[in-house]
Amino acid sequence: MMVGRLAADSIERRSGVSLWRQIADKMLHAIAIGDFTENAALPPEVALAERYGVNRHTVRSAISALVREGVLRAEQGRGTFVLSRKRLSYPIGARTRFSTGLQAQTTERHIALLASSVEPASQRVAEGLGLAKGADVIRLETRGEADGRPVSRAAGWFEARRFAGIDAAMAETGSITASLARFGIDDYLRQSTVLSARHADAADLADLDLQPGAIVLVTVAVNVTPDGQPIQFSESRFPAERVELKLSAL
Amino acid sequence: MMVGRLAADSIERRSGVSLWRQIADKMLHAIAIGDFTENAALPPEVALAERYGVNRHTVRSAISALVREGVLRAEQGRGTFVLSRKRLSYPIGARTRFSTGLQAQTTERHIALLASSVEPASQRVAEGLGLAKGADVIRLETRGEADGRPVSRAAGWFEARRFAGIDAAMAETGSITASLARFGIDDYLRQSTVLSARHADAADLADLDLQPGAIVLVTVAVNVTPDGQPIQFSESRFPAERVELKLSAL
DNA sequence: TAAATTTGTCTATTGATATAGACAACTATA
DNA sequence: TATAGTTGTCTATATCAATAGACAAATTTA
Repeated sequence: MMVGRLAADSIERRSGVSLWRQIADKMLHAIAIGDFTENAALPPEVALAERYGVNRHTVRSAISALVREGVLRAEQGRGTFVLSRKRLSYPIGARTRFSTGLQAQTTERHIALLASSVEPASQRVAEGLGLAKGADVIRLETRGEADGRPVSRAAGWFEARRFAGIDAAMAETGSITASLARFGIDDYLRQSTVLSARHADAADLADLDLQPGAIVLVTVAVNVTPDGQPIQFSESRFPAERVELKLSAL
Repeated sequence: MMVGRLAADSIERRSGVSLWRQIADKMLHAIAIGDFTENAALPPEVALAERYGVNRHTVRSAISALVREGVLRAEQGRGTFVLSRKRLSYPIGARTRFSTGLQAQTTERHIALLASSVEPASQRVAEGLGLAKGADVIRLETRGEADGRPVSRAAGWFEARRFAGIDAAMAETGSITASLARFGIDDYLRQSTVLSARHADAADLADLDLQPGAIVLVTVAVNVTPDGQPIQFSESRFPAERVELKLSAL
């Protein structure tokens, strides 16, 4: 009994997702798993068209999207080359920290504070933090960058009374961990993580510098002190084409 | 400072993903998070068209896709109604088991064995199982179903010598855990899980009964005996519109 | 230098996607 | 029984997506 799963360079027509977008997805995946070696030339357009069973011009649409995105570089007469590295592997575990998690894979990373506000807690934020619905919470909007590329976009909520001024601390230190330390939190643990995926919306596209049609991984998490007190509720989006999540011991 | 993240019912044009597909995605998400209550009528088509900033006919395309998919039911003169429940929450932790994980949320679930074969181990399978590349492994292709709907599609690889006959055991018991028990494995642990997301390919569409353009969550995992011996390497796909992954203590 | 290979550009045609408007069919309600 | 509100169907038009073919432009190789 044989199931031809790996032969499935298959493409869906009249699906609501254009062929060039599907092919761009497949090429991103092939690059991510090391099928198309970094710095090496891709197969020529006619070969790719053959491989995916589409017209050469359709392949060209996919390639030009990836060129716009900075993944490929096409050179007339020579070929088309892979620029970007494999996907980053973002670890999620008991002590999930942005910077330490990517240390081994990147040379530079930081968190930029995009915006902050005080707002009444929504239902899910209140539940996550163990507060009454409508209680004041501080929201921090952040973007994680590694080697100059955005790898995450997150919103974090903190109880306003307890963490007044965390926005300034965040702006100054560029680190959630360092900011929490100023409030006497030396350690914190990941209590829960719920994971989903969806198409990137307009906000994601702008924040994460994605091409329309991209997919984002979404995590909704609660961080607690070692004695179980909730301190942070967060929703993070990761571009699926650049990041995979590696689950380690919680 | 205010960031209008939740107001983002935004839509991307000329993205390679058609508007009706994007709107269908958003409606699925709204249903999943309980925005459109179960059994209640959706807003009328003209209101939805207004809300998403598109023509009524475009909304109709999205709705008819979800009707084909069994998520909505449209009744002329009355309205359009939500049929399906919220997303299942599939727990992933140290002892990830299909059936027990969904027990609380479903009334019936089982694993169907679709196919099995003996094949030489690929690079990644060999690495995961600690075997030499090319060593014989048994591959089991399975589909997990809950309350009559497919919720996962997995390929599992086992060392052929050690687990000869596991395909028959699987066909008979309908359970990985029970099958492994026949080989003296009373307990096993999840060693590693790597998570990504992509558009469903043709195989996923058929196996999981999805509409083209759907998104799948992909996990690549290794299960080991309590003393750390690898016994199973697996790749699973979950339809993102029906399943979310809940990470618990590993 | 000549030939082969590869990407870039152009024209043309077909089908899918999206918008627009009008009206029919059906349901609930005043 | 009207009337208002809702989904269903039809026509028309414009744009995007995909295929097809031809040839130009640049690079590598014989």
